Amino acid sequence: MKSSRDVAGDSGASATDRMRASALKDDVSFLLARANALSLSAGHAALAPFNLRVRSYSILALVADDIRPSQRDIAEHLRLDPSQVVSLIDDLQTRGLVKRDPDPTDRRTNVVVMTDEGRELFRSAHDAVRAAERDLHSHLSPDQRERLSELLLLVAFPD
Amino acid sequence: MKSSRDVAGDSGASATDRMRASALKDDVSFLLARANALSLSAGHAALAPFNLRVRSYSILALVADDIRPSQRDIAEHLRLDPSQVVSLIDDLQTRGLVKRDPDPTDRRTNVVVMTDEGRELFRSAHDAVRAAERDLHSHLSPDQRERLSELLLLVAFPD
DNA sequence: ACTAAATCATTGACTTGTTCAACGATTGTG
DNA sequence: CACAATCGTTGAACAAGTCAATGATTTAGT
Repeated sequence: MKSSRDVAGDSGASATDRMRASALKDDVSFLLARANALSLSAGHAALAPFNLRVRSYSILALVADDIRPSQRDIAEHLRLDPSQVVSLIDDLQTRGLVKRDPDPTDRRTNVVVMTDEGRELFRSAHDAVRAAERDLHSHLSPDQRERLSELLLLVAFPD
Repeated sequence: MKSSRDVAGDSGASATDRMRASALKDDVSFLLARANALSLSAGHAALAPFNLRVRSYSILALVADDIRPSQRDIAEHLRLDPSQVVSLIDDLQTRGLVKRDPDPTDRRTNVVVMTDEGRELFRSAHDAVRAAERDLHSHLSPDQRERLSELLLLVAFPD
């Protein structure tokens, strides 16, 4: 069992091979979940020095584009519940990384804006995340990676 | 609220378009997370009539292959904490869908085995999940879908 | 042969993430 | 103008994930 274990990390022992060959192999949902889990782990590790979680980082990334997203926009794009967005933005705002501005065209709405401090932190965090991602996908060719992005875009935004 | 969500799902308003063009567009992590979230939602909806969640279903899928996975095997393959596996298998076992057999080669180890009842439920659930997934990816060509699986396999199982 | 380290399943506390309901203020629609 | 829809918010409940520790068993090293 132990040898099965060690080998599992290296070359794939019989148990892992058997499971890799399992019905789940063709299961996009399973593969997505697993790939996502790996990505999340790497992301969280990369963001830890900035005291950020992936969710907060994603919001920063959206806000950094200066498209002045409403909270609602953010919720939809990131597929977060509006109440999650409130909580996450509260945190970021408390840290001085973003601020809420009233939307001049609709008094129900806030737009979320990056602060200078937020922009600076995001730049560093962005570099770290990108490096982690490059590392995670180092075994993919540039063509494979590009192809993957294209296909994932289709899946992530069905329309 | 619902109509707004529906619209976002259908045509993509200007805000969604702007965000679609955002820096996150090329962010594999973001795309993975979003695709995974959609997949999870569809999966959970499909499994609701069976009173299953995706995690439990994944375990059933592994066990259904008759490869007699240990709990440890399951934990690694599905990237679950061993304590999660305990809890999930407890639930499935309580429902009579799986059982734990002692592994004859190692007294520390249980192997997880499908019951007849479990096999029957899995078959139905599997059909439902597949149908949901087909629906979710209906806009992908067969070639795209196959390509996606191949690439995800590379990402999900780096080695 | 013996001992210490490693492994498995387990328990349980804690943290993080998600969902849902309800609310007041504001906007859109008929 | 009245009502339905929308936005952000609060907060409770649920789901999922993490971590530490334990006892039993196996493995590795001497």
